[in-house]
Amino acid sequence: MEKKITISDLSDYVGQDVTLKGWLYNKRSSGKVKFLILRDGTGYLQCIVFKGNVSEDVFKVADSLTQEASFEITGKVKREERAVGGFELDATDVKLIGESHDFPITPKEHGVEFLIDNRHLWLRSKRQVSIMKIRHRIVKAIRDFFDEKGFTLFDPPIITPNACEGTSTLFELDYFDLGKGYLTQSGQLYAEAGALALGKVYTFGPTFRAEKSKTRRHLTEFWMVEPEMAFYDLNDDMDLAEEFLEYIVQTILKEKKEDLAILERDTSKLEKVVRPFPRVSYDDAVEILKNNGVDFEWGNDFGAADETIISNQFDRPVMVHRYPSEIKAFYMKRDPENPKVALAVDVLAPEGYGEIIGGSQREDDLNLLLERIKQHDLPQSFFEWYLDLRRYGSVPHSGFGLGLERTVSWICGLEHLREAIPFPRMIYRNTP
RNA sequence: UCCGCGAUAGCUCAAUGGUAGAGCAUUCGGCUGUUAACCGAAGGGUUGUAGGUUCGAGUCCUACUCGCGGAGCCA
Repeated sequence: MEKKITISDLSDYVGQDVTLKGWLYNKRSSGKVKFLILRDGTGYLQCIVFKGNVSEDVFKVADSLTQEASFEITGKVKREERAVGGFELDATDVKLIGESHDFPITPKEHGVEFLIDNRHLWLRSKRQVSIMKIRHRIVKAIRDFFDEKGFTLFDPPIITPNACEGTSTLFELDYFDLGKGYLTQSGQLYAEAGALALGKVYTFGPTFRAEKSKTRRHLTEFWMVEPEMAFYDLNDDMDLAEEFLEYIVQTILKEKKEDLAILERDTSKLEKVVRPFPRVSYDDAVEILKNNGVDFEWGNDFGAADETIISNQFDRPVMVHRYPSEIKAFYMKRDPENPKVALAVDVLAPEGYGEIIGGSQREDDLNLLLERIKQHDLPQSFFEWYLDLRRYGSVPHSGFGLGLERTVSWICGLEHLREAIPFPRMIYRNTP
């Protein structure tokens, strides 16, 4: 295979002749000199084509290149302070690879609707490339974190026979002669089986919600990572969650400076994301709301505006724990010291980004769990395997789920979740 | 499901009820250091759909369609 040189490699090739391949990001022309901005996914490079330095034909090719045309360019690499990225290519040859006529996304501003219609092309823009790179690095940080702590990646099924938590609306499908199947809304119940087999596991995959949520904080298909640990109580769970978030944020701050700069992210807010995070009980949170003039009744769940008020009291993520058990899922363990509340925790991100983590200690007592399933009107037959986990060597265990796109959105400072995933799926959009 | 906002050139937007315009993109011309380059010119429209008011509707009224934001639900 021929050696492939990319823009990110150029510091090794100063003074040498190289051939690069990519797409035309932009072009400026001043009579006998043309400035071609090449992008190749690793960076941006200004290429100079002087009329006197190349043949008539090569100059014509350079002249004919249009936005997003793909081409090959050869020339000498030099350091150049005036150019973006600090390098410049003095071209001697240009070859067209693929034409591009009337590229829809011009260098001026566009509306969100138009951009999302052209998502497949929008992804080529500088901003979207940076978001995708940060998303990738966050995913890697997540995996590194758990892998280094002795967790085993444990893949749950995506097609499930029932609603995991019995609350959300799910996508339904016909499953041969077995009746209805559903796309999973959480791998958690399966992760519990994994934790009792392997000790510490995490699931990482797509999740589906058929809720008709029309907000910037919702997608119908999103990625979630869910660790589940045997012999962890709620406090252990919260300790892990804050160490986890600190690791992700600090890793991105350290390794993705350039991309955060392209996104114009105010990193001073992210630098404060270090342990310990404030921990407030639901009762404390209700007090905060009342002190801020909110007419809030104990027992209700917090709305988006309530969450923002609570998180604005702090400069880092806040962990709200011990919610009324009535508003939480059936599998969450009740607090032995106050059975009205569940051993649950939500982590609210700063700057109004809302809930990024939801977790709990799980109910490990067979009889209490059976009772809870009846109370929630869930079909016990579907949960027999799950109840077996309490019949054969039940142990205290806990876990949580982190929404990947909400995390990407928060760290990148995005306005809308749809930019945090390559091809967003929303209630009124399933294309491109 | 409920509440609010919107739809005009390929894109982003203007246009007191009185000849539908600008910037970008495209095409042509000019410029040997440009940084969303600049300068000059050209092409480009059934103003979301249907109806109504009016001498006259992009503009006012009604219905519908589509989209956006928020609530609820949640990560």
